[in-house]
Amino acid sequence: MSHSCSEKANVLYALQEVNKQINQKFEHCTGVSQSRLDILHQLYETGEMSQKALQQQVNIDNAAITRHLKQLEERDVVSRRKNPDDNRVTFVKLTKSGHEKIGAFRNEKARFIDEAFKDFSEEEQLLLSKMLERLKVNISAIERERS
Amino acid sequence: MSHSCSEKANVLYALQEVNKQINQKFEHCTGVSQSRLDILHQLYETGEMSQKALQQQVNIDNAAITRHLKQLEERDVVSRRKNPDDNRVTFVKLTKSGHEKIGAFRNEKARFIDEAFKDFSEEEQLLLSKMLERLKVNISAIERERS
DNA sequence: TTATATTAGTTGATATATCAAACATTGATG
DNA sequence: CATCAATGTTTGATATATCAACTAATATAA
Repeated sequence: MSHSCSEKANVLYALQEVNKQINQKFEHCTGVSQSRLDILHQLYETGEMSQKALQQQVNIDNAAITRHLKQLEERDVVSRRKNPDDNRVTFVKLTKSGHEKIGAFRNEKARFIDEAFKDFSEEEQLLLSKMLERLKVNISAIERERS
Repeated sequence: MSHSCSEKANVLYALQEVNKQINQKFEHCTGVSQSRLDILHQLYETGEMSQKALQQQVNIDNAAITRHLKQLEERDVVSRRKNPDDNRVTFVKLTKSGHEKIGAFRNEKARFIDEAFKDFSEEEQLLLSKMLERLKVNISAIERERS
């Protein structure tokens, strides 16, 4: 955004910009929002799981999960049932037809990702990954100090 | 999120996670949303400018800008006036009191950023910056292909 | 075993981002 | 000059994230 800021600020800004770009463009290509795709992706990987576990993995609000799943259930993409051993928890999984549909999105996302990183070597990917991890750790620390 | 995906996918996921973390934590600390802060930051840097220019810099929707500014005007943080030479465009700037308030946020953000990058050398910052730029370019190319 | 606390999920209120449609103003063209 | 296109802003409809309050079920503890 600004050109008169510190180098660091610009890096952070670039990070946010790339992220926004990813969300916008991928969503535009597939018609599915990132968070919804994350939900579906997680269910695809894990199979049946509790809403709670799903929410923690995907890291969005409880309420948001409930509403996503409600819609996805209406469209027969996921199915839900109570855990017979603990009626507080509800298990979620992809339906058969949901599973098929998601496969297509996953392929599309894989292509998207390949394109995004097409000129990155293995080492570079690793490097980026490690830097992001460090950022994450540093930022977590900030929150702890102030909370 | 998932552990069975490609390395690249995980990097992308990490990027999104860091970004979300930044937004959540910074917003939590200051009580101001990122996009609103971006708007204010831009006005702080640039002084008076048209809504259009502001919108392009900050990269959020026209409608969103209008609504943000409406609120900020009500709270006497910004002031608006028509461009006398072209009544389609409205100029925006920080009010005096707005300018003072924003200064505090900017300091807070600067501290936040310093913490986030505290163990990054100059070279590392540059490296990260360049990688993000490459990602950005690659992703832009994807959209062009499909649109 | 009854009262209390915890946990999982839902719902309502609110905030904000997006798109599309509308509007006003200006510019360009016949 | 009259029309039509382009530009900047606004508004309405919709989507989705968040928080807080609530319900239901379970676990804990007096």
